[in-house]
Amino acid sequence: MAEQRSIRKRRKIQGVTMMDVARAAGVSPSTVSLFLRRPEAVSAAAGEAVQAAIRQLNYVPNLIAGGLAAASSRVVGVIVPSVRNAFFAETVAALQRDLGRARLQMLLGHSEYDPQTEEDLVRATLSWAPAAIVLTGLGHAEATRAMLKAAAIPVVQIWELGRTQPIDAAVGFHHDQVGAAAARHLVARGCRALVYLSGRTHQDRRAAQRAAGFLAAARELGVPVRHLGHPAPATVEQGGILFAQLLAEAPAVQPLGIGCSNDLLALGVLFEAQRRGRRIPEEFAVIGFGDMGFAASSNPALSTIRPAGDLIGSEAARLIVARLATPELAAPERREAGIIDTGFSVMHRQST
Amino acid sequence: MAEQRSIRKRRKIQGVTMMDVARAAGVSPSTVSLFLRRPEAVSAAAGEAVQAAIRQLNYVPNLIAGGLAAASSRVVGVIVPSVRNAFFAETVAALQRDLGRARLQMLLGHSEYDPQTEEDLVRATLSWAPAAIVLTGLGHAEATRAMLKAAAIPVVQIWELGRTQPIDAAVGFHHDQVGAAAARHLVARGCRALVYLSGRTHQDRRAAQRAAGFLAAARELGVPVRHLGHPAPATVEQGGILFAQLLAEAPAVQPLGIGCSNDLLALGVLFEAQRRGRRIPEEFAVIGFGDMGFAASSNPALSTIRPAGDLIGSEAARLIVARLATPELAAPERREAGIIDTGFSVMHRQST
DNA sequence: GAGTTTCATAATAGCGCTACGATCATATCT
DNA sequence: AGATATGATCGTAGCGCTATTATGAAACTC
Repeated sequence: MAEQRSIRKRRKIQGVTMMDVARAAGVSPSTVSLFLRRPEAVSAAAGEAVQAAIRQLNYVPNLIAGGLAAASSRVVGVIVPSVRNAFFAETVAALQRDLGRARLQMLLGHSEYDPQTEEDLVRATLSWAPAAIVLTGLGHAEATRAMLKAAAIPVVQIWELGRTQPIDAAVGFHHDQVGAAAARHLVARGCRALVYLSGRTHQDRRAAQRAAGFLAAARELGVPVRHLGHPAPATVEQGGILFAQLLAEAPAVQPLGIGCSNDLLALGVLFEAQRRGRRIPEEFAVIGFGDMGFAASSNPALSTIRPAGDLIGSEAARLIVARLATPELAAPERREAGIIDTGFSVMHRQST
Repeated sequence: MAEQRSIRKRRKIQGVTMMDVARAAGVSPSTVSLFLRRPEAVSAAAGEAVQAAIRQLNYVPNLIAGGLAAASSRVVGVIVPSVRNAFFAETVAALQRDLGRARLQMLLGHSEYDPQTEEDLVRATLSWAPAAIVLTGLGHAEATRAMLKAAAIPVVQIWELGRTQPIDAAVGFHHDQVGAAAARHLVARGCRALVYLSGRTHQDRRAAQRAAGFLAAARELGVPVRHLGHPAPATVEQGGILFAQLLAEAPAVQPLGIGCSNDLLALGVLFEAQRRGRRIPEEFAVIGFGDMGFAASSNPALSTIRPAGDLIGSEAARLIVARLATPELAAPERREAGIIDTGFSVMHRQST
């Protein structure tokens, strides 16, 4: 009796494979694959047979296998500081929408404003051989930059433009200009003295840039200005606390112009002023940043600076799709083309 | 001269492969793989050699290949209606944090409250052979349920508990109980008539459940109640509009208890009341839902109902990790163990 | 009508990794 | 000592798919 060779147990992984579809449709697996990728390259008859088989068997293609074979994974890694932050949520939503249209999926990570966490996330994301990566800001650990350069995939840095050269492409705006615009707006509204309220500037370099821009513009205009910051995140509660602190110092000049590093802080100022019976904008003019949902409807309606969070997402998606289609677009000599300033607009409402 | 066989061009995919690491470390690829997955199963000497080689070559493992070989991809698909919604943002953040600790990555999608979009997202996500899937709510297209059952992976449905049987596991709370709690709270605070304000109840079934719970509880308490809804999303602006509409009908009873399907709506009511000089809570008592950042700091501070968004995320992550470790946990007869009620708490503040 | 082009389809060789069994050295038992 | 158990390491066969080449049939050339 012949010794039975030890038969390796086949690990069943997927219910319905491309081979099953091919059998059902009476064609070869190659044809099924081709149909899935370029339907127009397959005859109408074969295409319909494959289509029918796919539907009948409820076939779900395995993109992992596809990605391995094709060396292109149709995922885009997106790393933002925080999804809880409404700014980034808007951009992430636009990104997902527009990437989805190009049949790209989003692998999301949030770094909690920590460069080391970001580096780990980039490493983990690169393990998925992503088609492209979206990062927030221009400031990153050296190792992060090195990994991304080595990966040789499109990299789009969002929400910040500045002197730092982007790794590949960038979509955003100049936060110092936002701060300057806020200062100029307050002065134009008659403020003879300014204060900038912010939170977490040590971690959030974009908030720090807004503060710096505000201070610089005020000085340029010859208006006394100071910066009241706090390491805690910029929340509504924090806005109230900072305003109370400001009142304690009994500012003499009226109206005092208050720039806030975001709308939450500004809303906190509004509430605290109300509680203390201080009038806005007569005694204090307040301008925020973000144009969050409540800004237009608050009482008084909040003047603020509106970034184009949505546009940032869709432009980033557009750049990625374009680069994947024509990789030469990412060539260093075309660098300028990959820097998109989405700008911002000053929304003048009742609080200034 | 011998004919040169046509050499197939090797598509170079990855810079440094496991094989390169193995060579550099003087071990076999199997040992490298084993070290990466279970370092304790490898001798200290071999482990150190591999570690050194990895660092020296800056090796990034290819999880796509790993996923294909192992039939387990270490990604978890997460599908929420919207990341712009602060509720889900909090849960998503917790999920990412806790899944990350188990070295699982998150593939995020948002359905924009559309079942068809959700179905497409589930299909796309399943293409990644995810280790598990997290869905929002218990209501899904039949095809979606079928796909997920067929996929035979852990499925955790979050943010809703109810009569509908979950596909596998569920973490959330009963929205009708939230509505009932709001109604009871208002009545306890002396309201003799109630109104429920909501937006988008036709799409957001959880908002609809809160409304239904509110109405039912009010009727049970014998208090007149009505529902003022609108198809637009529940925003601050919408809150103001609905409150103005309410005032136009000149309600006689004071205080009138106003339940809002979320805090944004409630904030809009607060602002509009202020603008019109109506007193809260004397004339109108207002309670929201969500305990969003501003609720504790608004003027008056907003009474609201706080769901455990963070806890939902971490419990969902815990369930997934447990199920991946011991698949038997997902057996139908253990179904109960996979239903976790994270509850909610009534935050009594100044607005009621 | 033999040669050439065009098009649709099929066969084949991996993509980089993991699971599994096999192998080999060493420790522990009768 | 010889048998057996234990532990570390290695060799191999795919995972399901795509890119590429090969094949065959039909549509053109001159």
